[in-house]
Amino acid sequence: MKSQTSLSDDLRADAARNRARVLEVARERLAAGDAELPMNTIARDAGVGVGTVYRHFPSREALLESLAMGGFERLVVEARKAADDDNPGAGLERLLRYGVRSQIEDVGLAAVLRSSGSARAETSRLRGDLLEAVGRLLERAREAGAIRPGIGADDIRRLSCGIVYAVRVGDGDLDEIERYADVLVDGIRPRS
Amino acid sequence: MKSQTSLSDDLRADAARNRARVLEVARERLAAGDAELPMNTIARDAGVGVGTVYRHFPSREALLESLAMGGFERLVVEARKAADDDNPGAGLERLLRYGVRSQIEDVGLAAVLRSSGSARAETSRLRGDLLEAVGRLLERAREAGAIRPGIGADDIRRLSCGIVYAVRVGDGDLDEIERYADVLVDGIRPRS
DNA sequence: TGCCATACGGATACGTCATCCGTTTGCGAT
DNA sequence: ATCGCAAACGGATGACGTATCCGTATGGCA
Repeated sequence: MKSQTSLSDDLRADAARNRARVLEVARERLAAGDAELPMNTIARDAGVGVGTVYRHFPSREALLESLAMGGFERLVVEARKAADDDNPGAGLERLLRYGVRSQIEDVGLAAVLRSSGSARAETSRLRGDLLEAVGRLLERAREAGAIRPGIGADDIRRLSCGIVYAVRVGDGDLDEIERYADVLVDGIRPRS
Repeated sequence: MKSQTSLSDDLRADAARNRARVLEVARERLAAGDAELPMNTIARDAGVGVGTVYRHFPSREALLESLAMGGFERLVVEARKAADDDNPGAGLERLLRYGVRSQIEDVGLAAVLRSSGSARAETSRLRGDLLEAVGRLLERAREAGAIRPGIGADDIRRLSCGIVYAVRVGDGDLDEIERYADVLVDGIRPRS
């Protein structure tokens, strides 16, 4: 079974090599905290021309999406697990914590989750899958009285992004994420 | 009593006029939804040279701060009122709702609140005032059992920014703000 | 081995930020 | 009134990033 995300099929050998190099460099730079990620410097560091970068990734958005695919797929898996959990309330809490933590660790994933559009078809599909699973989860959680009414799957997405944002708006103490996730988790419970 | 923010004292007549024009144009553009706010187009629309814009406002940050001063001062007033409220829990909730609503209505204020640094001394002072008042409010709210322990004034600032962000991450339904504010308000209550 | 579709690379056009400096102008002094 | 100069002006300019375009190079199949 081939990876769903490789896309290196049908590519000429040099093309596949360059694509991989660009992705690798971008991943390093992102991990090193360079949120700007200028395309021309990526090209330089990868030892290719700018044109080559743009051919593989028509925009920075597309590049970030490609970097985030793995994390996005894992998130969808988690969402489905949560949706099938015997205890939907617990599943939702677990998913929320997993989601915000992933976004803190992976800036690219955070960028993809917060944008409603997408440069790659694959991303749209995953977004749909995610919202579907979360929707199912929410429905069960509502029935179980674990969550207040009026909160939809997209609210969960947006609020998660907001919490991640709140963590980043600060002097970089990314450990706050658990505390802030607490606030979100408790905030969506039914009002007492 | 002179306005604290005019700053047009000591300015030559033409300088004061240009400064006002720039501010006016920037405010219009911001209200019209242009979040980019390119300095050179502001200069063009205000009928001045770019240099003039930069002399008055060394960076876009500084310009946004100047625009936000009024809203920021009103926010501090609200915070102090809340800190003196007989019911600190109610005061906190009122302040939170006021704060997020203000940020939704005023992009400049949101920008200033989310940044920890500041281009103008006035802004630093206001930020200090705000955090002081919120700190006082939180202390009283904690004593009254209206808020969980471990949440500080800066957490409130960051979480508010996060909620505002969550509202903006979407297709522009800014009305969501009340629903999302509910989540924040309930999320910082003591755990039951 | 030769062909050519595919991919490469970097020159190029464009837009924005921010600065610098020669020119203009407001305004207090005379 | 007018003079002189500090203050302010304006826009040319350089640095930087995005995105495109096209002549050149090359991988891989016949």
